[in-house]
Amino acid sequence: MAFTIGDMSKATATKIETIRYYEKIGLLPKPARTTSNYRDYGQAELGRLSFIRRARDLGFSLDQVRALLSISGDRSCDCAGIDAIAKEHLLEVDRKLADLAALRKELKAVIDSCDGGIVADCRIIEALGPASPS
Amino acid sequence: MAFTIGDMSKATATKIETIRYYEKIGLLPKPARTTSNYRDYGQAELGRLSFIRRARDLGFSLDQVRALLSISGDRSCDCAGIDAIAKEHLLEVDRKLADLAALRKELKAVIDSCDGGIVADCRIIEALGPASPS
DNA sequence: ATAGGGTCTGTAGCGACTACAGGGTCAAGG
DNA sequence: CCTTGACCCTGTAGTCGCTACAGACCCTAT
Repeated sequence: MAFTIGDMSKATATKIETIRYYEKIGLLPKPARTTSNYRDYGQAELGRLSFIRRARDLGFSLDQVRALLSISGDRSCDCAGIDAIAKEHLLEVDRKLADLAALRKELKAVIDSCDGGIVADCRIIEALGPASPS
Repeated sequence: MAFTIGDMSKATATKIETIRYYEKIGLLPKPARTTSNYRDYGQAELGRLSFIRRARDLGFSLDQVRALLSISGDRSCDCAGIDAIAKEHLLEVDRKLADLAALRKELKAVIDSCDGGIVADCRIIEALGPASPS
């Protein structure tokens, strides 16, 4: 029932430094300490860290995670706030996907234009700059 | 034929600070100066900056840009180096696309599981953490 | 003469960590 | 009992690619 920071790290696949960092920025509460000043975590902290990790894996920013945590702490509160954050994040992910797909297409075209040979004739270089890069 | 940093900025849609930053990290050469110590660019620098911008827009890292520039400077050199960098980058973009698509799918599932109501019953919160986040 | 733009240097900040340096602590084996 | 190695502590600085100042100088137009 009592975990060291190393236990927390293994259980959530989060680096020790990252856990300390989360504590420093107030995302995790300051835990109890053992007599030898080691951090001493309980089940609640492990749950909270799991939550943070999972949200981060889904691409939420630390600010979004903070908001999710604060809403989720108030169990009687309306679900709409959570939903709004998640949906806004989904839109952002969709935008990124579209951007990346467009970029990929262009990059592929640049690569395909090259059929070997010396740099002076290279189509990739040509495609990258309008004027001659010295 | 002589450009101020503002001209360069407008011509390449790059912020002035960014241009100075590129100079600081050695991506752009230190330009000539006017009598009043203003940076004084020529056509070559404009070309080089355009090249950098374009490569950055295609998602190359500054280190990759540096490599592309150094290879492209040697006009007689083999095209293969350029090709390798570009192809490696394409792979990276594909990995990112796959990751982002997987993330999107999961995020969508989490969002769809919620049908409103109070936080205590919220499926989004549930989906995010195995234990109760305090 | 002054107002407004531009430019200069240098430094600090962003997000989300990551990597030390330089120490203290603890359990197991010789 | 002592040592070895794994763990933990704090604090600071580095990463990437910029961005945003602060406090100064310069140039043109009115």
